[in-house]
Amino acid sequence: MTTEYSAGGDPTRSLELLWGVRERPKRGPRPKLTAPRIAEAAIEVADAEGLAALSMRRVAERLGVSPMSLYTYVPGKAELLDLMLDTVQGEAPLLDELPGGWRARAERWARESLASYQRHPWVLQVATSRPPMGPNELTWSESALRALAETGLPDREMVAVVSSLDNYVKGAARAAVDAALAERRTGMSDEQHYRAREPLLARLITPDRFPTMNRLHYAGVFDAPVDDFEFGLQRLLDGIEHFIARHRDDTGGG
Amino acid sequence: MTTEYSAGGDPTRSLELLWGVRERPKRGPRPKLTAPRIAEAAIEVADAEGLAALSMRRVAERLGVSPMSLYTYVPGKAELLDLMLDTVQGEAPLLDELPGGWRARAERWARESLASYQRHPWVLQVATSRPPMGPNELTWSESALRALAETGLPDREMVAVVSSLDNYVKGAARAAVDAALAERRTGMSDEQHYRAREPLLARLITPDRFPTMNRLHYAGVFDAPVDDFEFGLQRLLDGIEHFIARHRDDTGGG
DNA sequence: CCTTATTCTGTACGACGTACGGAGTTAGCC
DNA sequence: GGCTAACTCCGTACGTCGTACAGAATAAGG
Repeated sequence: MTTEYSAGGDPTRSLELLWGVRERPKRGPRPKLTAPRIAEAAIEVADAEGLAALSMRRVAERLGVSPMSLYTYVPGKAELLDLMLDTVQGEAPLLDELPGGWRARAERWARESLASYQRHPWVLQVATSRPPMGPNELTWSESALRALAETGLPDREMVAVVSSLDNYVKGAARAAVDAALAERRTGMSDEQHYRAREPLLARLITPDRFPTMNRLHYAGVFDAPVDDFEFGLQRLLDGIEHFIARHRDDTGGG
Repeated sequence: MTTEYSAGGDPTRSLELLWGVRERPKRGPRPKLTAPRIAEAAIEVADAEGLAALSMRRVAERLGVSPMSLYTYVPGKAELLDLMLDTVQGEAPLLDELPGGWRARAERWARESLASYQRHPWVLQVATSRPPMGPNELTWSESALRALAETGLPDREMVAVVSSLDNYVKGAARAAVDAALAERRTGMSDEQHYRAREPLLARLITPDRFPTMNRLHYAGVFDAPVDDFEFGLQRLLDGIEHFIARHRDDTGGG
């Protein structure tokens, strides 16, 4: 049970690592590993066993190598996490390579991002501090901004649109993903979990203090909820669409 | 540097703790502490020194007590985190006690939530797994749903509206808060941070591979960005407003 | 072959959460 | 008052973690 942080060490060292600019050294024994190979193994560990189980020792074990040898390729765990993050970032589709207009592209990206977060739930637990600015992250940003050019928005607003979409997706994905995480961690399904709490909760959530919650509970609203991720996504996109249309009107149609 | 999880232990024990239903024991020495007092101290530690510095030993030290004595009041660190979360949750204003219509209330709540997350940045780092369902959390939900009754939306959609707002605020707040966290953790301002990376980045972010990023960078867009939190909030609220209006029309005006 | 740059490893340190067992403290009962 | 049961508090100890450090093994350049 441990809070992981992304890197805060030597700035150029981390960036070199992310972008893979170090040339292969001439002398010395042939390296068994590479930083990307270590990141790959670490991602496998985190995917399979969770962020709490991700340790340098565990990664080394998976690679058949002593724990300390990892430090030859990676300055520390924080930098390794940055590398893992940027690697996963590479799974998100580039907006301007998707078919359709800006909205169709954004929708598709949002859903595939959710899927990626579901494959790698630990990503949303890592405190990104500052964006590590790896190649995949920047490539995605470049692509997103290019895809939004068609909206005719000014630069600043374009950036804000990208941010708000990203923020929403991260927030909503986290809610969706945390439930799945809990299931694996506790070995208890959602149903088992709530059933275990039901008796006590029923005495705590009294109809006089919590009338609405009670009504909704007995109406079964919490049993078969709307797909919250999709609902909020559509509302946000509606709002952005409206903003674009208004901007177009203000600047004399187009 | 450690991932913290909220509780997954004995369900009724955690709930009892959150709702404070345990009666004061008759025999034995007078207790020096209470669970809420411990949570308060833990919040102070986490606020001042970050989640990574939050340890049972550290909390005990602040309370002038041995580490192990905390376990008399709290089953473990996970349950303590749940208690901390629900305590902070109590800072968010209740929607139906705010002035104005649903939109004004939601706006106000969103901004005060952001402020609360800024005071307690660690909150967004804790993997909530499943909602701990403490009194403050449920009271807030109750209030939010009551405040949305005026929209005339069906129950399920009302819940979805609340979720999407909460998701957006969490996601956007996290982006806003992580920067501040990084500043304290690394002892480096954002400006220092980017300046240290500038030389290498300038060689990596070439105009041919990243034309848009380059253009925006030199146009100073990243130096003075729009308030992303507020921008996305307004777009989401616009979208929700539109959804409400359309629903009203569909069901024969109101 | 010797030097030098690298890779890899074993050991060790100080942190962590917390299991366990025991010492000290109070209230109720005889 | 004395006994016992319930309870609070604490010291010690175990297994985990990230990683500093020092050294051994390995390859290329001179």
